Amino acid sequence: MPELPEVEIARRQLSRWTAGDVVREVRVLDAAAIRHKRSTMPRDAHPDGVRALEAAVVGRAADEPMRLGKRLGWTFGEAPRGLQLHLGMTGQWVRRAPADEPPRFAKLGLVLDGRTLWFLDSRRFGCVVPSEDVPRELAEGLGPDAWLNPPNAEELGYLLRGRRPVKVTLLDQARLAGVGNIHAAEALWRSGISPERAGDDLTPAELARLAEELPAQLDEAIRTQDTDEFQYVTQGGENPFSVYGQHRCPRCEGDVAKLAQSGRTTWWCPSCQQ
DNA sequence: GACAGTGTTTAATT
DNA sequence: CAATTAAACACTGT
Repeated sequence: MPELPEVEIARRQLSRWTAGDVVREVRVLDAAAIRHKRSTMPRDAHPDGVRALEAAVVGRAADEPMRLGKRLGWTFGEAPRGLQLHLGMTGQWVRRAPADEPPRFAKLGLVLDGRTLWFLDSRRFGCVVPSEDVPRELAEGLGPDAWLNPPNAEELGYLLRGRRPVKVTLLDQARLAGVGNIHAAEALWRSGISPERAGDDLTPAELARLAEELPAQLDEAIRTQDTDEFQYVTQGGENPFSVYGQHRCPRCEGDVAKLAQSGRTTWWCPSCQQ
């Protein structure tokens, strides 16, 4: 369920779990998880995926994984060659002992000394893409990273320009990279802005609030979710969000409403968000 | 059984 | 033509 915070946490985990060590071999359980381009579709499987993956990683030391928006990139001692990693809707990476059975939904594994890193993905929208120029392909078509390079009020006004509802534009990765359905709703709630407002109609004061609250929302999510064992935020436990998936607004106690916006559900508090 | 779902790409429409 | 919306993708959980 990755948005920017979950992808950043995955990046940190891969970094910790590899610590610059050498990949000894790969295990490929579903070759369609290796794609020749960024794609959500198994039909875009790399024609020679296993060999391309092995050529990229086997016998090589892992560099620090990089992230832009919701995309991960990984090079292995011969940058800019390496892999793009895409989690899609349900992708995740876990660490297991080498002798362990592959976890449920395991697509492929990177075997290092003393541990194997598995890519799991029940829904198969995620993938690994062998790439000749990881940094360039990672940045292709993306706006600035919403957490690493947060826009100021004025820049945000430009990024959200147009008649489209602000919530919809926030999800446009070409304008701003990393914001997804949950954190867009949460940031608008924190800012007291209705998701239906057109970007062009936001006042300087509202833009200033949103420019503050959006990175704050992402930062909080990273800090509260960055534990050693990866967990999707909706997986077990209570709903940690203020409006997403909630019935009652924690600020005014009023009813939370749902709205359909370009095919996605927007959760919001009509009384707190004007 | 029907339906919604944290995402992205491509096709269709405005 | 650029901007925007809808559909498709594949599968699980409710």
